[in-house]
Amino acid sequence: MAGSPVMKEAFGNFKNVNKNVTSQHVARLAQVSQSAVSRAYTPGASVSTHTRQRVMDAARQLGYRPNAIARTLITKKSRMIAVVMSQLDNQFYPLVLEKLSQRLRSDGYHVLLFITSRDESDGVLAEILQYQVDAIVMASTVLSSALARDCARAGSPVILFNRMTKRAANEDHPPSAVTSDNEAGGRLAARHLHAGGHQRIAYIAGLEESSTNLDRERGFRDELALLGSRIHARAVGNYSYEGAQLAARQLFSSASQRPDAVFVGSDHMALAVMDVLRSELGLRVPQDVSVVGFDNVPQAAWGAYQLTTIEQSIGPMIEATATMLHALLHEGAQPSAVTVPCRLIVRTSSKTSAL
Amino acid sequence: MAGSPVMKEAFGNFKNVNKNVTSQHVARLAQVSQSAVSRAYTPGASVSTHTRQRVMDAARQLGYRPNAIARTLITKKSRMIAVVMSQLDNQFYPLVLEKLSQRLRSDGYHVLLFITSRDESDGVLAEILQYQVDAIVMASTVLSSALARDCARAGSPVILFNRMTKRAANEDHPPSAVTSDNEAGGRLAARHLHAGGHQRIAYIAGLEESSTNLDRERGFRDELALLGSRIHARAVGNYSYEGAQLAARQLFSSASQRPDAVFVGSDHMALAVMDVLRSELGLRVPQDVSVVGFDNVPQAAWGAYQLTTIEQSIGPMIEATATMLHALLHEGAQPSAVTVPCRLIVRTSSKTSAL
DNA sequence: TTGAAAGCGATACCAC
DNA sequence: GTGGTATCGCTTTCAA
Repeated sequence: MAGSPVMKEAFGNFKNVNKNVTSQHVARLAQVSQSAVSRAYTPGASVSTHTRQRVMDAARQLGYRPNAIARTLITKKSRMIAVVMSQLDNQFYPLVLEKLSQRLRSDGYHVLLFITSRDESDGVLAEILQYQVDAIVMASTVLSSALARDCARAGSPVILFNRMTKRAANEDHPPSAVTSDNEAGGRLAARHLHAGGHQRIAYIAGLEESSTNLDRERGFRDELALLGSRIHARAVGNYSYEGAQLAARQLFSSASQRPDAVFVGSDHMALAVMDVLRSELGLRVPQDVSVVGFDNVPQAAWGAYQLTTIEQSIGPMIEATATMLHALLHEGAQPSAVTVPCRLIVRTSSKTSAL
Repeated sequence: MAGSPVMKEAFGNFKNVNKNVTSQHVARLAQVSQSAVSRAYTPGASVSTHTRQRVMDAARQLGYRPNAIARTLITKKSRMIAVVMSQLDNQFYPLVLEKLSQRLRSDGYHVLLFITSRDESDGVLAEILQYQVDAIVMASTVLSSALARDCARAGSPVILFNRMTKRAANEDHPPSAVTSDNEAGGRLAARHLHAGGHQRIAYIAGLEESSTNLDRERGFRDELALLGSRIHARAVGNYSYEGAQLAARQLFSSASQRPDAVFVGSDHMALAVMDVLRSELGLRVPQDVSVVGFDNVPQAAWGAYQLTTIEQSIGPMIEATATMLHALLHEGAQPSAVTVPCRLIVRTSSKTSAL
């Protein structure tokens, strides 16, 4: 079979059956035009079942696969989505990456991944745009809305995931964004800790300038005020493990005015805080100090801790992203912002309960 | 400036400055040939500094970026590497992904990411090959060496990361692989636990068929035998958190023959085991039971636990991967296997010490 | 339904 | 050093 005259004609002198097989080769072997091969691989195209069959048979024999790059060049749709992330040590993000990549794949998209060391996003954008990605999802990265506009002009609309741009007053067209209702989450944390009868409630901030931190803190602060309480002490952890350790040491250093509760800007930091409280200060959580985190890290992350957290709903966030992508790419929709609710839950090693 | 005659000529009626700017447009504005534009962007090319300057100026004015897709079509080098992973909840892998992506980027490559639910790798390969990636790195996925050969034929050599194919006896050309010396790691664990005076040493396996598990267990078993000891009990965790919880419950259910030490096939599983021991059985680690894990998860993962582990050196593994990639792509090297040493370390919340 | 031919946006080879 | 031209592998008119 491999040495038949037809195969020979299709192949010429090539040795490696799979290498560089083009629609041209398939067309020759199937005795149809190259256009026919293209149509055979195009879902809605006008081909007789007969020719399609011939094409597919020939393709199988030759090990042919359509070249997505060539297709991209002409259709101007790469079916690649750039995903920009940093801080993969925060377990929330690998989880998001996993779900997002699966969702996109089921929609026929592929993920071009960029891990950045925070705020070097500008440099990375240039590289991204060269690859003609259909869209850009930015998680855990800040981006000016001016830059987002540039990307959209270059043909790659931007969706901010779990981030918002700073709203400049004169901002007419903010980029698309999917976020949790971080402010409501902050309020939830405030009510929970206040209801627990705590007197000295501390806050450990994430990145000062990030929208997530601003919103969470605002909700927390405002709700405490409403309840006649206030933030007793405050430190900054910058969303990093090490930063949170430092912040915890700082807040709990003076035994006299030691907080009896702390709202931490992310689960990732909350784990660091609980680690310090337990290992260095001999304090028990939640008996001696109540700790509330934020995000949605998997069980493997909190392990032996009892973790009270404001949970972001990853499922709905991914869903919203996919929907938004579709609207942007196939319906010419304008950028928009979607907000997903949070809820407070208590997790222990053996059970998880929503409150 | 934007309305100058030259700009007009270069642009025609386009409104969006950045959209669809090609080397053609730049050439016209710079009053040079399109070839010149191409050369201006090609590092070693033969261009006078004068023309290069003209080109770059024009490019900046138009917001031009070379189209990587078009370049790929003709050079047959996409500068994209497909990375296939599963199980991102095991913190070892996000860490690998982060380091790998950074290393590749500094070499001018980009990562096309595929998250698979284990062993559906066959389906994903078809998609990968359509994108003409320069190579494929497979981590946490099994792959037959036949498939690896197919990929190589299709122009995308495969590197297995932290995995080996089953060596069939008749296998002439195994695919490239970067692994730790898992067998030596197993031996280290055996010596450590034996030296600790433990009598009833258990083993919790990862995926039964995986090379990592086979090698780790073989080293562990053989070294114990050499020391006049043996595996007292064994269960399978399949490298998953839930699997390891079950395995732990199973091994520690009967109070009479309860193990006093356990070697767990991965840190990820070890965390699950310690969680069960502590929360469900009220046992302390390492006072009541010694636990040894394997891999290299970041501090945020083990938090409050004292984790004794056989550490895989991610840095050298990434380095080996990058080197191998270079050899494969630019020096026509044959597939080869590299093995990196492991070491036993003890990690506590406040310190990390190598033994 | 089908095939021929014109691109998509770059690189490579060729004379000059 | 420079510009013209063929080409990469495909999709897309446009006639037939």
